[in-house]
Amino acid sequence: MSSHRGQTRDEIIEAARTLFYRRGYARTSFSDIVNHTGIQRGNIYHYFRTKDDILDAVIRQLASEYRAALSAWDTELPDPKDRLRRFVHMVMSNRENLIRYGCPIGSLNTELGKETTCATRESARQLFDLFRDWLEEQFSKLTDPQQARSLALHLLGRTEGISLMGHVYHDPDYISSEVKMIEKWIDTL
Amino acid sequence: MSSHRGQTRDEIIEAARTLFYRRGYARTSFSDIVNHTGIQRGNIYHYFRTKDDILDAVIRQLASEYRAALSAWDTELPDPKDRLRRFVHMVMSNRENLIRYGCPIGSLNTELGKETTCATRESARQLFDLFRDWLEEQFSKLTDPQQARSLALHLLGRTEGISLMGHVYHDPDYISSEVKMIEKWIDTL
DNA sequence: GTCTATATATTGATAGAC
DNA sequence: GTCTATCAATATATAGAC
Repeated sequence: MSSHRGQTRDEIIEAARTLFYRRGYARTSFSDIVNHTGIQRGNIYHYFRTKDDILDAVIRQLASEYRAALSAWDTELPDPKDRLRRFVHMVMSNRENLIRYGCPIGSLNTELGKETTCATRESARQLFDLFRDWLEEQFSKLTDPQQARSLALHLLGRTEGISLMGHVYHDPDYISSEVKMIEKWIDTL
Repeated sequence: MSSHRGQTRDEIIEAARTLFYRRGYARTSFSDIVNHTGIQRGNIYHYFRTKDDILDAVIRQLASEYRAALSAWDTELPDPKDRLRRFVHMVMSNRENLIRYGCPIGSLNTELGKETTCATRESARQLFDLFRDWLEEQFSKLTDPQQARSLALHLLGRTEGISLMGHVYHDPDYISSEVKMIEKWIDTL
C-alpha cells in the first residue's frame, strides 16, 4: 500500500489529469505522460497497472477536489441562493479553460460515454452526481423539494450547454451573458 | 473524379458516419470499417487517402443532410415560431439516439476541439454554424434582430446541454420536460 | 523505486497482383 | 476497382538490471 502513495504517483496523476483534459483520454499516450513529467515509462507501471487505472485515479482526484469545494461553499455560504450563485460563478471564473478545452466533466463523459469504453464510464458520471446531488439539496430548500432534482438537472444542463457552445465558438461574451441570465433566474426563486 | 463517386464510397462514408458517432473518431479504426462493411482495407484507400479524409467526407454528408432538412422546414413552415418548434422537436424525436450516443454534432466537436487535432475541427464547427445561422434568421423575424444571434446561441446551448445530460443519465423524461420548457418559452416570443 | 530494453498488438498507410 | 500481403510507426504493457 505504501507504493501507492508518494510524490511520483501524484506527479503522474497531475500530468495525466492535465493531458486527459487538454487532449482527451484516448489521444493521450504514455509517451505524452513521460514527456510531460520526465518520469520513465517503466516507472509509471510501478504505480499503475494500466492506462485505465491512471484514469481512475484522475477521476478520484477530481471527485475529491469537487467534494472539497462543495463542502467549503456549504461552510462559507448559509444561503442556498448564494450557493447556487457560487456554482454559476464557477463557470465565469473558469471561462478561459472552458473556452479552450470545454468542461472537464462534460468532455470526459462525452468521450467515455461512447461505445467500446470500459468500466470507468460510471465513475465519470459520478462526477456529475456530486454536483447534481448538491444542487438538488440547495433547490429543495428554495422550492418544492419534489422538483429539486429536476431543477438541479436543469441547471447542470444549462451550464454544460454554455460550456460546450462557449468552447466551440471561443466566445467569452456568450458565456457572460448566459451566466447573467441564470443569475437573474436564481434571483426569482 | 469518377473514382470519387459510387456505391462503395458511399458505403464507406455511411459506415464511418455510424461508427464515428457511436465509438468516437479516434477509437474507430480502419479494421472497424472493414468489419462493418466487408470492404477490404486496400480498397478503402482507393477512395480516401487518409482517415481524416473519411472524416471530412462524413462531415460533408452531415452538412448536406442538415442543409436539406432546414431547407425543407423553410418550405413547409412559413411561421418562424413553427420553425423553431420544429427544431426543438428534432431533439424529442431523436431522443433514443441522443440518450445512447449524445448529440452527433456536439460530441464530434467535443472530440475534435481537443488539442493535437487536425484541420477538420473547423468544418465540424460549421455544422453548428448551419443551425446557428438558420435559428438566427428565425429569431430575427420574431424579435429585435440585434438579439437574434444571441438567442440562436442560447437555444443551441440549451439543446446541447439537454443532449449531454440526457445522454449521461440515460433519462428520456428529463429530455421531455426540458423540451417542453423550451416550447413554452417559444410561445412567449 | 527508478531505469533501460524489449515484447506484443494494433494503428494508419503502401505496393502491387489481378 | 478490388483484393492480398505487408510496411513503418505507435500503442500499451513486461522483464529485469540497478
